[in-house]
Amino acid sequence: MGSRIEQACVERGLKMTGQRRVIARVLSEAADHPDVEELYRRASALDGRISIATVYRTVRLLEEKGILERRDFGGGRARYEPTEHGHHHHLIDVDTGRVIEFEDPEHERVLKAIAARLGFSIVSHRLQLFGRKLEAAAAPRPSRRRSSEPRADQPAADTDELAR
Amino acid sequence: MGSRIEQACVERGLKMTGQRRVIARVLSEAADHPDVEELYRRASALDGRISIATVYRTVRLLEEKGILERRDFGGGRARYEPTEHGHHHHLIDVDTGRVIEFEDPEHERVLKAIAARLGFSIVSHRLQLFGRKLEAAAAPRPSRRRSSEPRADQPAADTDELAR
DNA sequence: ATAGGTGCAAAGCATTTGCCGCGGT
DNA sequence: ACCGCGGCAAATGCTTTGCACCTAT
Repeated sequence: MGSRIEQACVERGLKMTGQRRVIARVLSEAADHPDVEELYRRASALDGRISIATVYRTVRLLEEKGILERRDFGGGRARYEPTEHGHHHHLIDVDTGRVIEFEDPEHERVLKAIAARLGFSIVSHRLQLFGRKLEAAAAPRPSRRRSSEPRADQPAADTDELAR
Repeated sequence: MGSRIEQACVERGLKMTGQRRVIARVLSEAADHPDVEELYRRASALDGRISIATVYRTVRLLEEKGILERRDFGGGRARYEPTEHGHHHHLIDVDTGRVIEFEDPEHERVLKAIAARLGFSIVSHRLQLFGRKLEAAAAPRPSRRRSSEPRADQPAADTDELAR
């Protein structure tokens, strides 16, 4: 049977081609937040007959269908993760690029209150913490510059980590 | 005498050329979060002998000097605002692209606690709310696609608004 | 059969940079 | 005079697209 993401595709009536099935599988098995190039690398390893253009197209399609969510952690490349995963946010280790997920219901409440005070209802929101591990000397990493706020270093493509 | 930003430049020993003075002035007078093209437009109106490359270089330099802060509200272009402005965040109206600033000390406390719980200290953070005005029909606006999360529409370059 | 998907290479955008003449200090 | 700056155009890096062929349904 197909991967979790593949099923979501079928449910939405998407035509399931070979490459889509592979990409869907890669996404289903990803526990991190890969960027397009990384997805392409993993998919190619499984099939080889996939072009990066297709990955871009697929990833965009799935995002429009609400199956994927696009993230921007700075570094000028979009990264993706499957939807679901109840609301959570990201803490990016500025020294290693590692991404840690977390959630906090109280926090959500505060946000809703803030928005209400300004006369708005929240459609969505994004919260990213850029932090440094406590009491740990930092070995800085190279940087290329581009995009985003804290001008933090590039996130390493797959050093993500879950901390639900 | 020079604009507020120009003084900050002098304090940091930057060579003050004609174009820098103009850009500094434009920035000092901006109450919104203009992107580079918009800055270029405003600066050109004042002087004409300024190239967009210079705006890019200047804006980057000022950011490195801590005089400016780069923002990414989605839409694939960086936007800038002068530093200072005690810590604040942004609420982007998804229907109009308008940006409203706000701050909330309690919120900051919650964040610090979250980070500590994960064993991190916060280097910086970003919080953006994408919301819709309460009880107001929405007239959606055109979109070009690219970058960032909520895939909200492009922020109009200057419909920002303050709400300290 | 046929609407839609895919590969490839070219196009697009925002942003950066090499080169070289010019202008602050 | 000297070193940094600005203009211009070419180069980048990520992402999208036009076109011709291919394939699920």
